[in-house]
Amino acid sequence: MEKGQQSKRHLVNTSNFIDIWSVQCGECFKWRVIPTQEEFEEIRSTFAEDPFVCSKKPGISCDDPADIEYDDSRIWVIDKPNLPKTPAGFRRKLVMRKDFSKMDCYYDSPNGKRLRSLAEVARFLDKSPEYEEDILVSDFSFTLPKIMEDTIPPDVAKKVI
DNA sequence: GCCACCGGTGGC
DNA sequence: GCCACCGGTGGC
Repeated sequence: MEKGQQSKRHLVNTSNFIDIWSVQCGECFKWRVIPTQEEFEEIRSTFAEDPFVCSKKPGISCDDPADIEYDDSRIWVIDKPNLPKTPAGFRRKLVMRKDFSKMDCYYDSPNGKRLRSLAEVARFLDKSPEYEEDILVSDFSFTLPKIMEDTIPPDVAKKVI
């Protein structure tokens, strides 16, 4: 969803993690901040069939000013729609590399094991009958968001080693 | 050319 | 010895 409409995005600040989760209204195109990653993932999981609109946020309508503006005061990264919701007990993490060249995605399992790929997830579930019954590999995705180059400050982007 | 994946390692 | 982080690559 690079076209700037109806896409969901989250943000990073100059640290290496995402600190604001945000979605764009499919009607007025304003950005609405979503308080938690969990809520963001819920919206994202059905975004294609069920686009976000301002009125889904309690007490908010398209008449209200945007929560946040898409500009270079923050670095923005854009998720693909319909990524699976992270299974209960797991945590999905995205880490920005220092040079902003790419992000890394991993899941932390309930017992603290870090999973770095679908292959590792599959092996983990095979060894964990307690999860295998109701958690599938397809509940995980390592698809990375697109880093919006136009929101990276020039002094940072052009940093030479 | 991109990206999912994984090996290596430096710093703790 | 671990693990956060980075580089490289194979497959598409």
